[in-house]
Amino acid sequence: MTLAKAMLMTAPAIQKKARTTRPVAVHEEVYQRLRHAIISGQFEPGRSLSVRSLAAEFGVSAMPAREAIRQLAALGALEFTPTRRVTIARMSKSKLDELCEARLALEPALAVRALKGKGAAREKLAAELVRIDALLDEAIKRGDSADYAKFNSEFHFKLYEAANAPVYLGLVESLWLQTGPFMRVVIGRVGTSSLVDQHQEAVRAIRAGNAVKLEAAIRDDIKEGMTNIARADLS
Amino acid sequence: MTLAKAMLMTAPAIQKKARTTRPVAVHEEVYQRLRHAIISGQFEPGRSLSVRSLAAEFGVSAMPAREAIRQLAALGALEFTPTRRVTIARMSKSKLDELCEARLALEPALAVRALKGKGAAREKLAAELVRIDALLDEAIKRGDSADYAKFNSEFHFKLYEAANAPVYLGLVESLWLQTGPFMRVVIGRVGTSSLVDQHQEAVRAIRAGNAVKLEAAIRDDIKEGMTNIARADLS
DNA sequence: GCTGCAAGAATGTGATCACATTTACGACGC
DNA sequence: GCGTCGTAAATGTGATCACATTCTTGCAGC
Repeated sequence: MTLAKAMLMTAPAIQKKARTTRPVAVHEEVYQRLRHAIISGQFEPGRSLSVRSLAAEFGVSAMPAREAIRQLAALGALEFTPTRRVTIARMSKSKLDELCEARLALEPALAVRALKGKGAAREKLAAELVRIDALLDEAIKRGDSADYAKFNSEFHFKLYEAANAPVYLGLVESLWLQTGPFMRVVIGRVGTSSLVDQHQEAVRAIRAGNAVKLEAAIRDDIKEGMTNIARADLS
Repeated sequence: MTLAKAMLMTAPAIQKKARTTRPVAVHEEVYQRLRHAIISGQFEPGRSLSVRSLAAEFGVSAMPAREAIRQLAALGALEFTPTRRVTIARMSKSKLDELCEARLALEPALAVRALKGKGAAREKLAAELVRIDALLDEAIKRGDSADYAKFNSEFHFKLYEAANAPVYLGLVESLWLQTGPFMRVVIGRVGTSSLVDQHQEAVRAIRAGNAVKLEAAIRDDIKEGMTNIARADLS
């Protein structure tokens, strides 16, 4: 059993019927769990998945697994082989180049939209980001790659969700889903200790309501992250 | 029967089993037809759809229709209401703003990637674009809104596919799927005769291998298209 | 005309099944 | 060890069904 499979299996089987309020659809929960696992780098590029293996792991029928797979494929996180097998998206240098460029085009612009709120909302956001960043720093110290990836994506998505820009957010989610397997390779090769980020600079810019500085922090953060991926030598 | 439904119904029921080479999956064909209809503005924002109505229209079972719906929802073209009904994505001024900004961020950069080929490939692309643009101009003269939308999207996607940048292309496809229903409102209100574009400038820039001019043409094309949408008064 | 209610129809969802194709594995021969 | 073949298992796919929830429509009362 692989690490990725073990991590998925630590979650209990999905509760199917709550009967109190409207339950989250099973396929949505399968999607969210898979999304998280992919963004966190729990799957290596090219790894095979199947409808039935996912259904078994999550303790559900094939239908919700199919729907989750279809969604993730639409977002570029999963690919169908020419013989119709499902795999985690594969990586290449050209794809990394595209992901980097597209992220640089979208994420700073998205982030500054989070500055439109009042000072109190910005301060609340900043405090939340500081909390997440502290957990991230601890994960780095422990060399805990799973928590590193978890809190890094939480930091970014907390900020991007605060921007209240659903079109942008959908695009960025797709980019992160495609980048996740790259991150798995990075962390496997360089560990967590050499990973740097610009989260503190971002928090400072948010507190100051400074769009130019926030864009710069996000841009630098992306560049550094992508440099790590490129350095890990994909071939 | 609405216009949109009639247009879908003019297509024959999907051929299910070719038996010669590997058939295109039924769900993929449903997806492609729906994608085209949405990008072409054949559905008004907020229009209800259902798995069974689509299945009936395409002459297939519910499964391929479900999968197509799931894919399109992941790309933002369809939405689920709080009571789990499926609708075409609704529009708003804020969403239009986001779409415009994201398109400006991505499409010029994508287009210039198509200039990386050799001169012969660029000339071939330019010739193909000229052919499509001629069909587009005829559609404008005839006031044929369906052909207008069809050839306009064909022009753009022919260019963007030539860029050989699948990550970018997936993002842009999502943006066009979300913009399509806006275009339906525009064409309904202002007709085709006042629609202008920068396609000839784009073709000139492609022939010259001039990235700066191509970016500018695409940028201006997007701005003009989006100005039309804004002018059509969404509220 | 408006409101509330009941009944029937419509709907998304999850389960299950069968089919065509692909993959995995063991046996055999070189 | 490698290649080939046959068999069984795995896989994505489309079909069908049933269930819980929502929507629509007709009717009655005010």
